[in-house]
Amino acid sequence: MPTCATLVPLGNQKECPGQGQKDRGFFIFTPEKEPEMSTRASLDPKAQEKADRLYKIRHTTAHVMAEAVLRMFPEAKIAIGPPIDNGFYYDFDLPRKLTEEDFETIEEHMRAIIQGKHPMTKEVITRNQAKARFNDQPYKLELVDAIPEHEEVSLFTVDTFTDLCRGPHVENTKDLNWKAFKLLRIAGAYWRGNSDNPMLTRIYGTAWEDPKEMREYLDHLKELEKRDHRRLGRELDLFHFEDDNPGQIFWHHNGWTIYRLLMEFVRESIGRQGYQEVHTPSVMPKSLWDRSGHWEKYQEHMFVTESEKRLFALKPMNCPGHIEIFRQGLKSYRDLPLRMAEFGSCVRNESSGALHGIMRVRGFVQDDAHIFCTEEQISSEVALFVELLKGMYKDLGFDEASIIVKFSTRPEKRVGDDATWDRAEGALAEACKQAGLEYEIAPGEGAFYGPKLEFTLVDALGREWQCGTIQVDYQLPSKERLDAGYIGEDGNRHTPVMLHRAVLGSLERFIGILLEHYGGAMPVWLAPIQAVVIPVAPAFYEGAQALAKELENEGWRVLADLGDERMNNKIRIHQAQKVPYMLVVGEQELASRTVAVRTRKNDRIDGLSVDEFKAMIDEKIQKKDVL
RNA sequence: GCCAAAGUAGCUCAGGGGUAGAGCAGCUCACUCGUAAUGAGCAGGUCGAGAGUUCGAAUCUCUCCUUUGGCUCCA
Repeated sequence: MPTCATLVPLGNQKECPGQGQKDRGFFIFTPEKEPEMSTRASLDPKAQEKADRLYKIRHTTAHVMAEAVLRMFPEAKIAIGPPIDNGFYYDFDLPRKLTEEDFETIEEHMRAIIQGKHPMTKEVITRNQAKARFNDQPYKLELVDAIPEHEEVSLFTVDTFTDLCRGPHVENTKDLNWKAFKLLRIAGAYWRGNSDNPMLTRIYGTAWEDPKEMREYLDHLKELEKRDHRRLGRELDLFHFEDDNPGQIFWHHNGWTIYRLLMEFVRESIGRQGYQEVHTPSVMPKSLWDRSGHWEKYQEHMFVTESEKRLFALKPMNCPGHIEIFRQGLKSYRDLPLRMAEFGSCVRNESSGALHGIMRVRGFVQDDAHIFCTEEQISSEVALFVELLKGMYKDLGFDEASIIVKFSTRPEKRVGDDATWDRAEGALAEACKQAGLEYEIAPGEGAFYGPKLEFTLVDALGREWQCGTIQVDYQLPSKERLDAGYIGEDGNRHTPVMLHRAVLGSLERFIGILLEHYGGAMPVWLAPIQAVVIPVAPAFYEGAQALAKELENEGWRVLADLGDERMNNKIRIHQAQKVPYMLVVGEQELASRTVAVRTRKNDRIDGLSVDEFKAMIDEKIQKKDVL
């Protein structure tokens, strides 16, 4: 089964002026290739050429679609239309609502345009000429103004449609295949990605060199659905949601087993770095949130409650609680760095449209910790954290190439003065330098109290999810806020810097990522059920049960399947349940204390002694092997 | 929250103004059965919720809820 792919270097994405800044390098599905989860590895020259061709095809197809839409709605206002992963989109301001029933008409127009074999011509003009050309296109006028002074202003024309565009494009629509594109969906998108701006109608499409490729891509998408964590959650009996309680997860035994194992893994890992673990209340008074700044900056995301005329809120973050603990007793510089961890249960009132399976929910648990330290200790603490994160991600199956690191700078909505932000951002940048960490800048994406590093992983469909993070905070511990003080070497009172950090981010989201990464076939150490003992016939049920019991007593998660089904069906069922090992036992095995091992990958090892099997999976678990 | 689509049995889906169907799963019974489905029988749904149109609504209309794909926001 082909999964995803490789990437075009990041430079390519900015070909179309005004394209949303969030668009990144794009993933290319390559039909012939056997694939892993996406990596950011660079392409070989041949693949690069193909990527460039597809880029042009998709870009030009976006223009062709724009012309088709203008044929239907001559009064439409056009915005932007870049190529993206596997396709393209174009944003329009239309006189009426569009539905998917309109696709047929648009596609017909597009096919006609492509078959017209029109050349794609480029002209370079001045800014004023451009403004005159687009005087009835307000979005284009804005884009002209946004083009930096030193860059040329160019137009591309295909057939009757001229667009402000940097290119590149195919030379002629005969380079497009009229059977190898398809409009996929309609979505609203805010002009320039800003929710204060009007919402435009975005049409997404896919385009390829030939129809076979497109077919393979569409089939591939269907395959990917099998890795969807929501589907796996149901099929493997991991968790569920209730319609009247959106964004709140009900963990079933299997799912909770993974959850518990992951928590234990976190405990062991951070324990080695000298963290202490604490637990703070879920309900905290408004007075605290007032002081922390959350009431002012974060209230819309908080569930608020009342008791005897006093307001409280369910905690959306754990930081204030940790400061409360830090404040107990007098702290000395000798106590720093103090690393305080909590499996912090957070509740956030996320907007309904943002919810997504277990990846984005309203109730979740962070593997949170706050490091109270001096300014001088920031870089060594960041370095230590990066080391911890990389090690843990590696154990969980994510190598460095699959982690995207972003440096998020000060947002508009923030607390603290600019001088302090300068220091915080500077300290974090310096720490990255010392840790040898490469990152991309995400301007304005920081937390309201400080800049952050984000460690992002990718799901089955190539969507990015922030998981780990470390954030530098001079604000919350300050005297004006929550007032965490310590006595320094000089005998005076000082304010520590607080580093907010999480490795997995939220257990929920990380499990979602893990499920999609492994397609539900969890590594043996994380599998809810590690082995099922299958007797070949009812006569061996007792022996099978005894073996399962023995393994269970020794700490493995093992079941015996004593149902009415025949052995063949049991194998099928447990394989579908992604159980790593099936132990088939009959007369021969029971007599000789051996097992016939069958793995979920269909490998078979017959005549393995029970002790050999134990040693084998013990080793796999120790080494955190997949199978 | 915004734009688009969807919601029929536990799951996947068919049907469609006269009051609901399949496969799988479930339950019961039978079968001494060696590496991806043993057979037979039974049971399962106020067709997401509410209102309206109609002699009659699961089917048409409206409102709401949830979910999916995007946008915004975020662990």
